Amino acid sequence: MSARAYLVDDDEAIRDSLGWLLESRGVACESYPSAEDFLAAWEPSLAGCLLLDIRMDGMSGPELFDILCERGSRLPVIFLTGHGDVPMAVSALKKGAFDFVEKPCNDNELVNRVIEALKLDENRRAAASGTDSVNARVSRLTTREQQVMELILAGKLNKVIADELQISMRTVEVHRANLFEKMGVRTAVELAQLLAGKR
Amino acid sequence: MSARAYLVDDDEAIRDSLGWLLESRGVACESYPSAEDFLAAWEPSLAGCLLLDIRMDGMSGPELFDILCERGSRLPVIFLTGHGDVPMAVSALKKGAFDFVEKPCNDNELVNRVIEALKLDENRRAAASGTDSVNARVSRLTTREQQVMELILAGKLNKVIADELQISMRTVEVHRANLFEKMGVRTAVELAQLLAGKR
DNA sequence: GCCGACATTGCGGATTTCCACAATATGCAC
DNA sequence: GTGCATATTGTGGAAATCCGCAATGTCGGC
Repeated sequence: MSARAYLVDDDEAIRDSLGWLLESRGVACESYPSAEDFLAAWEPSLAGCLLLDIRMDGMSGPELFDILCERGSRLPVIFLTGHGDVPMAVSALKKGAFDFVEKPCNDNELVNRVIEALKLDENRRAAASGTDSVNARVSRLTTREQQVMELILAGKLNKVIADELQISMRTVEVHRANLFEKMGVRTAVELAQLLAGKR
Repeated sequence: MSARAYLVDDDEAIRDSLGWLLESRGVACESYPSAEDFLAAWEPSLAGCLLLDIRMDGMSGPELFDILCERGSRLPVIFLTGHGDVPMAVSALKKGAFDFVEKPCNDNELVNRVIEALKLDENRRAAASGTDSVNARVSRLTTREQQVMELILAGKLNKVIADELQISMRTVEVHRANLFEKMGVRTAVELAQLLAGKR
């Protein structure tokens, strides 16, 4: 499933016109007539951005946004509204919405926002993939190896680690070498930088 | 200069009433009748938050905000406005404003926002002080010591560092020991973690 | 029961780091 | 010129790390 703009609006005319507008500018687009429909189709791996109408039959845009946030969605959300409401805009943006646009709006401007949002999502995913890769490697470490790694990151000498874990220094050396191998680093410094901030 | 709420509004009645409100809730407050006046008094070390009217004679609130941002201000800003304007609210929040409140507003709510903003600023400063402390220590390092530190952080062995800097290994050892001393660390791993992300 | 993954340990040598003691050279400030 | 900060190098030994080779023991799955 490649990145695209997900358009959620209960007004078919808007779905069609916005969908056409986006497609004409080269932005892949997928439309849903209700928040419930989108929520049913949503999964964490969805990439792209979400164009969300505020007022809809059934679940409202902000309600859907809240639920997605709770479920860990990082999809950038652009709210669309027909009637300016400052508190609502403030609330949405403070919760992390990407943008809040009043209809009718400048089409060109809206497409630009969508493209910005898509780019943001792409960058986020690129950054996250690095972290994921590191986490994956850490999870492949043995229990003992993880323990040793913790102590290495605490800046302790092998002899101290051996002491604290009640094992011989030689064993620590083995675990150390193995975990370096698995983590793909050659020195403790590289290890520290690889895990910097990622926990 | 301790943390306080800086109130900028060209309406004396509002300055007085908001000032009184904040003081009565234990929030120190300082008022300015214009953006220009505040800008003249501003300095990077000011701690607290800024309550900023949108529409004023002379420089507007958003204009002042932009200038402060350019000058590196991290002061949380709460915008106050009498006439709801969604695009302006969106613009302000996307630029990093802390909040955007319509007048008249619930006094209690406003004070709570101010207190939140003050807390945010305090937390930011606490986090930054650690970074500053590290930066200060780095700046006390000799040119050579900084060069050696870079190579240590690149995970290189003393012999390699000696080679790259075209000096003897012994000299590298000296610089290494000195910079560890100055940075207050005992191992290369501690050094790596101290500087993790801070550059 | 056999096999593979994991944990453990020892030996011995190569390599590296850590450090005290000692010394030379340069550049800048007073 | 004297003094201080910085940079440089050497000797030599103690401590720590790095690593190949070899081996034992446990545990869980097939």
